[in-house]
Amino acid sequence: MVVKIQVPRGTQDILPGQVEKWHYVEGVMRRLAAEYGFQEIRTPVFEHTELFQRGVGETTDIVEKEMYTFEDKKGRSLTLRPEGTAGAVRAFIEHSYFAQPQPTKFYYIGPIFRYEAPQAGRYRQHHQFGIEVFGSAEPITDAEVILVAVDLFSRLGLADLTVKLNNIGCPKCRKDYREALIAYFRPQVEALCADCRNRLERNPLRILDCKQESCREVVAGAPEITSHLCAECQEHFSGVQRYLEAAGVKYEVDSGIVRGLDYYTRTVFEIIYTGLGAQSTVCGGGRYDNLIETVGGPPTPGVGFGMGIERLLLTLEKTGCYLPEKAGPDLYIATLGQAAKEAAFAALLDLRRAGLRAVTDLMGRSLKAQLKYANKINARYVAILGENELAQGRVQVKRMADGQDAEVAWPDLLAWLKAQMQADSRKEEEVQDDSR
RNA sequence: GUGGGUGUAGCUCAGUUGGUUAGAGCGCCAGGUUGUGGCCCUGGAGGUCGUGGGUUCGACUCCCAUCACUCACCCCA
Repeated sequence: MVVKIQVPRGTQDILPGQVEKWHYVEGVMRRLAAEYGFQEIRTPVFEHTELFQRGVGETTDIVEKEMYTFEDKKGRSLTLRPEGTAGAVRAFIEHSYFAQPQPTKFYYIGPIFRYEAPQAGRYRQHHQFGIEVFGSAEPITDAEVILVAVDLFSRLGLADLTVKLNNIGCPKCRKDYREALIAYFRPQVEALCADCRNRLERNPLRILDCKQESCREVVAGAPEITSHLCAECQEHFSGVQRYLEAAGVKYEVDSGIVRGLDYYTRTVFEIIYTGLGAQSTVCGGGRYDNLIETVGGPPTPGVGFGMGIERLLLTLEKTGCYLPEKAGPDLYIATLGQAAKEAAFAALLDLRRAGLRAVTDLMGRSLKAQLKYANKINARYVAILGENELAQGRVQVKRMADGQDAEVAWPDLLAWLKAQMQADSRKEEEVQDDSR
């Protein structure tokens, strides 16, 4: 060991014990997405930098200071994706999905990169589960997208999340509103923090979700977007709300929800859990009716969300929701003597092909040490194969949970174990039923 | 980018007003006689005390710098 190399700042290894939890939530996500008619798309983790500049917006924090941008050997500017929508949109256009029956419903699961100062619930590489619906401008689509997130949370056993909903208008009404905001804030510039003074001309909408006490007071009296929406946006907004109510989704209208990406139009929403430290947003998304055109496709509306998997897992852990533990093997074969070792080695082949998770000693340990090891790795059953057993064509099998022993004919081991394990899991179910 | 906190064995942490061979618990490895886990007992491996410099007869301990981790601001998933 010369110089200890650690993971890059803000990244982490997902180790055994943790990775099972990832598999579990990813499994729920994939099943759910399929049930809602979404198909998986896998796009590159890096794209041409220009895609994000055009898509996400030049003035956003993400593009201004958070992108991992580099040049490849031919001098092309590439960027590790700082969000998931742009790549999906690019693929939609590149493969002419717009010429297919609409809507197009994609989902993705993968890493996202942002150069930020890491802290609780925030990383430089994190993972998102995201969905996108292209082609539909109907309010029912916005509601369905939100419903996917809400349904996912409820399937994972999560109850105390809050859906915050807002409508930031289309370019037409947003222009009006922008002017109204500037007109409102300009006389009170002195009361705003330095950041917000900056935002005033560039992006006054952002002042609305400033956390500074002084700014919040000023914001309290600011005109609300809702009163500046055009008739179409208003209708759309109430439509979304009607569908959400029809599906029994609880939500709060919050005019402070603005979102940090420029491409949003009309519907924006966040799903938050207060309990993650400073980071409360687990899922955020909205409608982006001009994005596809901006990136070079035909005018096509879209809605989607991104959900942070790390934050989701943190939330599940904090709220005590079910998460799988590291599982040990079904069977450990402890052997005594070379002949037994060889017999076990060969037998494992069949056991594994039958779907059993089965292992044996690779360390040359004594029988006792093998048993200790089997116990430590949480093996469900241990089969003991020594010279005596080999000679008699039998094997001793021990259930580790209670130490119960059985003698089984060596060729019957697989069948016997399968039957036992089935009986075990039936018992577990009964226990669960009783506790209900 | 800015501020606060923390860096001692694989992990969680002790380490007295600076004093000699830096400790514990857990974990790991091996044993506790003939072939049987969890409990108990014994032994062992494992640390340039984050790194570099300074003060001092002497630094894990004090000072400076640096790096890393962490929390927060900003922003977001």
